[in-house]
Amino acid sequence: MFYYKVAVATPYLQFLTYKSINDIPDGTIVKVEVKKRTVLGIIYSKTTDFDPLDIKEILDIYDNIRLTNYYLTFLEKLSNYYTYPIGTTLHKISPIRFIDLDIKKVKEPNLSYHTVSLNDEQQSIYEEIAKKLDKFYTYLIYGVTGSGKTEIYCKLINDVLDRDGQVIYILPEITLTTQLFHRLQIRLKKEVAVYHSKITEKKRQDILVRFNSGALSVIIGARSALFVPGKNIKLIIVDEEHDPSFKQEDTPHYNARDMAVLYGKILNIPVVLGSATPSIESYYNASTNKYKLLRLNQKFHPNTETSIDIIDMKNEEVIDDFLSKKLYDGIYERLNRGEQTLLLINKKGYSSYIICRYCGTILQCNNCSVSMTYYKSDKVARCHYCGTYQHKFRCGKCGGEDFFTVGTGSEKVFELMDQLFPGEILRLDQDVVTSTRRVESILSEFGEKRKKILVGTQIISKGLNYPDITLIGVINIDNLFTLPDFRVEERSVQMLTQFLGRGGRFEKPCQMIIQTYNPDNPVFNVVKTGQLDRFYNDIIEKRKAMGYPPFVHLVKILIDGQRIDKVMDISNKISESLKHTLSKEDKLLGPAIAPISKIKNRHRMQIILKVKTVSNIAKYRKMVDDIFYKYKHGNTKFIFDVDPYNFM
DNA sequence: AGCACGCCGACT
DNA sequence: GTCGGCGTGCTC
Ligand SMILES: [Zn+2]
Ligand SMILES: [Zn+2]
Repeated sequence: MFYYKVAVATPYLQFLTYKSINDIPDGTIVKVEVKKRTVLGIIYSKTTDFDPLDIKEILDIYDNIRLTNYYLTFLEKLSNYYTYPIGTTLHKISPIRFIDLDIKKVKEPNLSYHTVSLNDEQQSIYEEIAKKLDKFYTYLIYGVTGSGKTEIYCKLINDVLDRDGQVIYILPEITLTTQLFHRLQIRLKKEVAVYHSKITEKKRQDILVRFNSGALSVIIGARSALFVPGKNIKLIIVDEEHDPSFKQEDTPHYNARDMAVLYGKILNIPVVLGSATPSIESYYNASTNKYKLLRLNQKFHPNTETSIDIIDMKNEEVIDDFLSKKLYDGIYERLNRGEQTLLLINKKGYSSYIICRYCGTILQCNNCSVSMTYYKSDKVARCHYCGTYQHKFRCGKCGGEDFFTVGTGSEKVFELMDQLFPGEILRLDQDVVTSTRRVESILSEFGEKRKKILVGTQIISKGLNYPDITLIGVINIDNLFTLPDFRVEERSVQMLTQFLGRGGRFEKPCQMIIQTYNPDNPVFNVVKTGQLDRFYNDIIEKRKAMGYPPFVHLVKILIDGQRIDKVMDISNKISESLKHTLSKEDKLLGPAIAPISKIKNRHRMQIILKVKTVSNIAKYRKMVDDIFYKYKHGNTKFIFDVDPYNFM
């Protein structure tokens, strides 16, 4: 009889011990029983260290997939870093939880590809990375939009393919993967597969098996693609590495960009990060030579320059309260020339506030401490946090039933634009994005110039690549600056610079118009002058002085529950005991009521830790677990988020 | 997570 | 007297 240390795909569980008469290799996927349920698990190793009682048999062995030791180490280190048990990690993120016994082969496509030629700058970056393809190093390619990062990636991928290596290439959003697929497949020697959470079950199974056997060599996808177990992975690419979408907001709260670097280290292979607007963390790592900084300064079409106008909406002639005459004229002009316009607004729905005409009270969600958003087409008020909606509005304070709305969302912008320029408008935001096919059809309608104006939220600031966009308009993003987040300036600059990059990609000159009520906000000047390096260095100095990342690790502990007194009580208990054991170099902030104090009738408090030494994080986690267990009440819960991105 | 155990209200 | 509600505990 053999005994095995097994990771099971069940939340909260550490490794368990199972037995079998078979000699099973490490990395095998097995079926085991946990509390009368059968679940999948991974054989980590044989073991002799166990309690001989109550050890169950391994029920089944799956031999169509074998995980490498690198992969096992990766999952284990990820779990340790984010302080979640291996069972939680498996259950939440490893695709082995989907594995099916009987898998049919999908037919392989016929491929033809053409080589790309690189300019001198691209060539030297390519050579720098290509000469050390067989060891771990993190590269940061910092290249303006349209400087041709993708061509460098393609040449590197082809080099890896020549040596029978595999490549994982991740992007922050599913929408971007389809667009990239078409660009990549024509340049690569082998088949490219798209992997993310929305692909069909059949495709998923096929990719899992073929990438694992080595029959498939290139995967592009969103976060989750990083966890497709390979056979001989030799290169990881993280494009748009600055993007906060790489952070998974759900347990175990990992950041796929950081995990890509960890995985590369374990595999001893190069990791290539790319961005036109690197994250402060990566930029800093490059400045200390932890990463190798590689700059691309030349645009592929060097004659294009985008002019930027900041419009002060307080003193400007307007067509409507959110549309200046200048922006209107700009759109009109473009339309006459048959050119295209992008319009960015960072709110969904029609308007963000519904206000009582009698007493001025803002309509709030009954379950959450947020205001309801008005959707005109459906004539409802909706809460973005719990999804509930109200058809009939009644003021909670005076009982009044007469309301007016304030604030501008994408639906309202669409409505006005459609009146001004009938039949020329498309809208793209989270409410419209119900499926990847829907997004594709909107984008192709725009790409084929059947409509010339695209109104949307943040999604339209990423990745769009169309030659006839000559006007980039920002309707309003002012509310971004008020977020309680130490990254606001960084994120605003990144977002605006990325949005700016949607235009001037080919020969035609482009103009950006930014409407704002805060024209003096330094962020606009940074975008206008394009002096990112100076801005980055200023931010780094500030972070250093204030003790924020990349100089410390933040940990967010959010406690929530239905009874506010219990939530406060437990928060205080946790905070007190942490304070007692906190190492001298570390700090605790809070506990404080979270900026959104209630969601789905659960009151929320948070504690922020600033931690210097990574190994201390696990100690603090253990302490939180202990205290919470001791004082927990009813449905009160907590989340422990290492390197948080969301402070709401 | 999800299943078992256990202790209170309402129903044959 | 027992059926089932879901609050708490535990998983090799
Ligand atoms: Zn709500
Ligand atoms: Zn009222």
